[in-house]
Amino acid sequence: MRQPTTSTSRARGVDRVISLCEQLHLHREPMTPKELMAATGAPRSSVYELINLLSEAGWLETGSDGRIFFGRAMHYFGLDYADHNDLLRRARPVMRQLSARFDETTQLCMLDGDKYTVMLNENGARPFRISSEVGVKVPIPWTASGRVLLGGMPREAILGLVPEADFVLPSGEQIDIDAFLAEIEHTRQRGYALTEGLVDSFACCMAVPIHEGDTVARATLCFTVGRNADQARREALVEALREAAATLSHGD
Amino acid sequence: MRQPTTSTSRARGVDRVISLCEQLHLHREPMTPKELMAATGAPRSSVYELINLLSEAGWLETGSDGRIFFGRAMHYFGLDYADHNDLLRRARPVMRQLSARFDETTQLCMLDGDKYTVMLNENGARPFRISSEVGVKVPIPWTASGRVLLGGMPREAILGLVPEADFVLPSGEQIDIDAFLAEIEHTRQRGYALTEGLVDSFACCMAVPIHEGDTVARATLCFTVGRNADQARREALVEALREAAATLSHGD
DNA sequence: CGTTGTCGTCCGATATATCGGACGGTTGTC
DNA sequence: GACAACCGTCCGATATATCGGACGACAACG
Repeated sequence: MRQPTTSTSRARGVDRVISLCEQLHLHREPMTPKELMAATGAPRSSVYELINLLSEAGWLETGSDGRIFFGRAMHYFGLDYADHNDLLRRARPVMRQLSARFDETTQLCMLDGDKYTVMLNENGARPFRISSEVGVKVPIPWTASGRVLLGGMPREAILGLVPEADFVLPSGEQIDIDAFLAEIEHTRQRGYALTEGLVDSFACCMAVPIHEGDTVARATLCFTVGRNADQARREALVEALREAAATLSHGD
Repeated sequence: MRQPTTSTSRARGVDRVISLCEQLHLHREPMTPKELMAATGAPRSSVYELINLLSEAGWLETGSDGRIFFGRAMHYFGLDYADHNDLLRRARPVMRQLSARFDETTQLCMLDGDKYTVMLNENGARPFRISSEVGVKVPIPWTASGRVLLGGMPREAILGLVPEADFVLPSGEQIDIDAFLAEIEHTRQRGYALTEGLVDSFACCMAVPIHEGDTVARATLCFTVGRNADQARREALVEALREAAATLSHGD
């Protein structure tokens, strides 16, 4: 996940901390010290020492079953981040309102490396909702949001950014690159993206850009609704998204 | 903040990471590298290297003004924590509902070391609301929650836990220890705590315990309302808190 | 009940990360 | 335009953190 930029072995101590936390994040479940050893490749004694140090600082906690997971400190830090990020802070109430109004799941997504990432998620109350957890990363071509963000980007840049493998859907189906590029352009002109049954065959996703400055979309706002939503409803949803995005754009 | 338990100088690299993040958290504002040097006491080159490493991993981000703050990764980690903590996960919707129903600020607090800490905060919509940010730590004797949690704890344990200095209110007023102990006992028998004008002379705070097992309160749920709330309203609020706490108790 | 496997802690030699200081770039001042 | 102050990067000697392995505790098992 991280470039071997400078050198692989400069500041190993720090790397250890980072990779341990990344592993915990990837597994999304508390892990035993053993699993952490295997996952990080660090020797046993180092892992234990690290766990102790980080636990002492509240970065990690040991559950009653002996498994390790993130601790309170991470909660604080994460909230610090969310509070200081202008866009996230302002977006939350707007999204909450959108979700409540239409009773659908709203998400704010940003590009992180070569993947799309869910940064905020507000669930609608309906029982069979479609939603994904904050922090989930998805290949760009799988998402409506991806089509929005890539708008206006030259063909070469897109091909350079998106890994080959990401053009294959979970179903195994291959996304045609030229069709994808055409869709992006269409999306840009229309101002919003609409995808149906891409990742999930029953889902339909609408995304609009949130602009920073006047040039690039910094983030996208999207509804994910059942595929059965009729035309009128879709139009209403898109319109609401546009309005919301307009109030959030031009942020700082 | 951290005990000098084992030895002050074992694993300095890790300590650096920890103290840098703690400083960022304490300042609650993005910091320049210079400020970080001063705050952590680390030499210039070390701070820069650390910043680079952590930035590469997404733990830190550099704003347009060159200031450093937490990055996306922290957001993910923090949410992982909140998602995996049964109590927090279940509490959020309950609190949201409470806040909406009474239009007051609800908080879930837990003990962290010798301080009370706000773990979740749901604001009511009223304009002059009383609320504090998640992560804020408050001396135990200043809070209604503190009176709840200490219920049943022997005198010695309480005096051992609470630092001398924490019995002095921000106003400078000294809290009488015996009266405080009596209040704790009263609180325990009554099942809820009620404080008026302790930290803030206009605030009135109500707290009830959330039990784990059947013995200790693991957390408290509280309303913080204006002091002018009348008796009937207070009773209604406390009753709602009790109900909510009952559904959250006995969690796992 | 001896044996074997797993777990967490501890420790010293050695591989290695750290920090002082030098360097080149930029900005502000007289 | 010369000078000073500051910024971020880079690098090598050396102070120091790391990891292999030993240790005791505990549990499982034949």
